[in-house]
Amino acid sequence: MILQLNMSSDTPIYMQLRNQIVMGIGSGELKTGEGLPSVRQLAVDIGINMMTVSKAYNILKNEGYIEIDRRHGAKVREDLDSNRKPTEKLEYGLSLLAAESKAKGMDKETFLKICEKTFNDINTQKLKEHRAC
Amino acid sequence: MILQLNMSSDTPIYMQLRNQIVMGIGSGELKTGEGLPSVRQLAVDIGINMMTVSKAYNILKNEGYIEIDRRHGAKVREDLDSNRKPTEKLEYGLSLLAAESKAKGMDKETFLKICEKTFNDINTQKLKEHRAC
DNA sequence: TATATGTATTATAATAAGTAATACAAAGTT
DNA sequence: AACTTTGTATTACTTATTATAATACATATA
Repeated sequence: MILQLNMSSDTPIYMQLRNQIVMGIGSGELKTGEGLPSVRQLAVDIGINMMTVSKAYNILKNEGYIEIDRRHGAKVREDLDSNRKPTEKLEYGLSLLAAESKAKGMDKETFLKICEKTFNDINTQKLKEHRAC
Repeated sequence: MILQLNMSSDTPIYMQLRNQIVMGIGSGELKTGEGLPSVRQLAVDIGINMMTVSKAYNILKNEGYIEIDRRHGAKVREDLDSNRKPTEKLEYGLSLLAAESKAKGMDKETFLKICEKTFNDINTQKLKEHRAC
């Protein structure tokens, strides 16, 4: 999986990493059970500090996306796709996006069409320049 | 319109203000053309600094939600609902939420159902405790 | 034993964020 | 003219965040 970081972005590196990995999982590019590079390897590959990678991995672990084994490194959780409950984050994030869209006069059909199109085409590169949270 | 701030939240006050006003517009509680309190009045009412309110108002202005007139204060833009183009923010925010949902095994129907329900029921109080961006 | 994994610790530097106090400029009101 | 109200600009101060670096540690594998 190709990771592209923007060092000039106002999104922190660890968050760019986190986002791109989430997108990779969502798009299917990263399969459940698939291993991620070691923190040292990834840090060297993209020219950043080991602890920055570790920070991204730990966020992903706490969010339930990956599991980390001291012996074998990090991998995408095997049971990841069995967790279908809508998260608070989804509800709250959607509330704000829906309010913004509605405020600007978008009708429901258009909004839902965009939601569907977005869900169908998860694009790993779409978040490069943008802040997630 | 009732504004409720959480001073313990990790969401800055100006962003809580901005979010709640957007929700107010989206829910219809604030109509187009309706005036907002002056920065001083609102600051006194909720016990915060004038510049914090000003910061929120300026974000809303830059995002196209309100217009600010030095003489008459801030009001919701008259032509707000004529702007139907999906914003970049919507596309990028949705991409991430969709990726997160898909990664955790949510199917499209469920995702879209939540999207629709959220769009139908914009709830001003839903974002109190959460970070927007 | 050597190597690989993630983690913990401590330090440092730079930047950004958040809030506040005060003064200013512009326009309306009396 | 004087006063009030509007948003804005400036400055200051404190705190939090971000990223890096250098080590050291614990654990398991080859």
